[in-house]
Amino acid sequence: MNIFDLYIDKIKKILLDLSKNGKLILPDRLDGINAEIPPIKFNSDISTNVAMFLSKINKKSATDLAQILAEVIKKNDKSIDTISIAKPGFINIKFKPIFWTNFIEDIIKNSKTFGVNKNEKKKNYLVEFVSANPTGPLHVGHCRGAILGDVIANVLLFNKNKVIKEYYVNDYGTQVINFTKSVYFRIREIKFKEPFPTDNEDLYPGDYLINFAQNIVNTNKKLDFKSFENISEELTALSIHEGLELIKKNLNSLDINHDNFVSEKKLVFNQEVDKVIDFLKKNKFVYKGKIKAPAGEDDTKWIEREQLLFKSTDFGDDKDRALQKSDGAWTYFASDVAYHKNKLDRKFDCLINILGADHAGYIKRISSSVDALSNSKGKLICKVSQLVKLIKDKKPFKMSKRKGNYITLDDLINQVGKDATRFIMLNRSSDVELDFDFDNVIEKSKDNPLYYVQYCYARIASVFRHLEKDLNSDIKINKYDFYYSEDEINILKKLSEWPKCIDVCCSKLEPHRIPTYLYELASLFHSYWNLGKDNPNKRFINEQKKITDDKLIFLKAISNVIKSGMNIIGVSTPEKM
RNA sequence: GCGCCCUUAGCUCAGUUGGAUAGAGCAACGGUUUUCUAAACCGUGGGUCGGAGGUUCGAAUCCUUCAGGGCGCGCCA
Repeated sequence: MNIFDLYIDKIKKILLDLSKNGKLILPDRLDGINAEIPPIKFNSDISTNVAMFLSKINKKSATDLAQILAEVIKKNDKSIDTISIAKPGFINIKFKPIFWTNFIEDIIKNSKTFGVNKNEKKKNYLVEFVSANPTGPLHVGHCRGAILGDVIANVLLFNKNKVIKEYYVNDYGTQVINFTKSVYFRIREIKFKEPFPTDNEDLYPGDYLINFAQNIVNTNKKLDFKSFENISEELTALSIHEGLELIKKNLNSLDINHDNFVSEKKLVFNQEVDKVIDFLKKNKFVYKGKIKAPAGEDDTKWIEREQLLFKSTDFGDDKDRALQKSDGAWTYFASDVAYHKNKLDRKFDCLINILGADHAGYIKRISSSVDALSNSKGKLICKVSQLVKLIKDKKPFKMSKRKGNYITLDDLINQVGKDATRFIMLNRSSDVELDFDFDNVIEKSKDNPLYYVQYCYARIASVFRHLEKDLNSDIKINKYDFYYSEDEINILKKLSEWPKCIDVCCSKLEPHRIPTYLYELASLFHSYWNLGKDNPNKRFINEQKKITDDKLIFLKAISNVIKSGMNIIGVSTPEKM
């Protein structure tokens, strides 16, 4: 039950009636009418801007109009206690306590679906995220985008959409050749005691390649490792397999599991790239031309040449983009266009790509191609996750791949744990750079919002434990004839905002609103809990070691929402801390 | 030079398709524990929402412009 939608609908119905009787003029669209919880000082439960929204077209002052509308609204609704007008024209509604009793009954009886928007049309989504090169372990930089993508998918799933989580494997191109060569040199190191070359900057120096090499040597006894050329194809496949398995293991430690892995190499070998280029050619989105040296670089070394270009400038990009390299191989962009054609062919309603900040410049290009392939339907949404600034010993920690001093995802999980990593990475809008203070996150202190929320759940679990009741099973109550106090209604009001939180998360693809919401809910709960210190009536367990049904239900409702939210963001809710 | 993101309290940030006197946490100061978990709570101080214009009943939110910070601008992926 979404009480805001409920009241907006009620109000709209009233407006339509009034307009039929000629008492009110309505604009074409009523989208601007909203309902929300007013600031606490107004001492009411729900407020609407409807009078301000309609005042101009009706040539009446907003307060006068509010007065008229307020009377009609109240007359139609038995659950309203008082209704008042506030400048500059808000209508504030205060419910009778029975409204909140009905509310809690509804959310307890429908606990599995509380928060789900039942009026909205459900869609079929593809979320592509991580897609890191399978040439080594994931590091902290990948982590934020990985969690963002996972949770966007989760929240869409929670809201009853269909979602596929997908990983695009870049197993084609020069990087892959360099990677395979690096593995080969590590194999020679093992088999022929030759030192790994240190003077070649194209090679991957990481120690993890020693493991890859050892695994390949151990499981492929029949391979002849003397010559690279003879086994390069096989070795590439084996190396990529090693890389991808390591990444899957990394993701698994974050509780991230993709539904589908798509190989770039396969797209190329199945001629999907050729086909998509033909399609673009037919539709005149491709031509042979020259591109200029990139800005800000020494252009004396730049050799202009005639090459196949995609007209991304038609769609607002700064320049047209190369599809084919001088050796005839496809560029990364070309196969990515084919990949996106492949996505479009699978008939999703919406494609979502999660990208790191360093790839933001790529968005225009790839969305241009999707527009070209789908007649500009704007099906692709790209979300960028901004940089994570690592802080160690109160100083920014600079990672450098070449120096080998980068923090892997494994290090992170081992030190910080999955829950803290997920919660902290999600706690901020993805548009904003994130400070990730190692020492702070490790510390199990009150500074850490994760524990603050978990603690709320643990306190509720503790009450249930004392009463020898099971927090995880449903509670059946015969009569909901409770009367909640203002403190309790305050928390119920917060619970009533949960469906709104989910709606906004889904429509704006901004999952950081969930940790923010849970923190606010936990805060209200902790305040309420502490009231019990001075006032025994505010304690959940009474002197006879019993709990009243209203309090039991109250706790259950809060714990349901906390658990539901924590499930979406993939963070555990321990019952004891 | 161009593109994207950011600029809100000393610090880190929330702020719902434009709404009411702009909110949290940290830091500072003072208080709360014989009672359901003090990983908690209560109180005090702290603001030109980067600057300037504009749009309107109303702007932190939308538009224009300027300044500052970050990321990117390839026949790498």
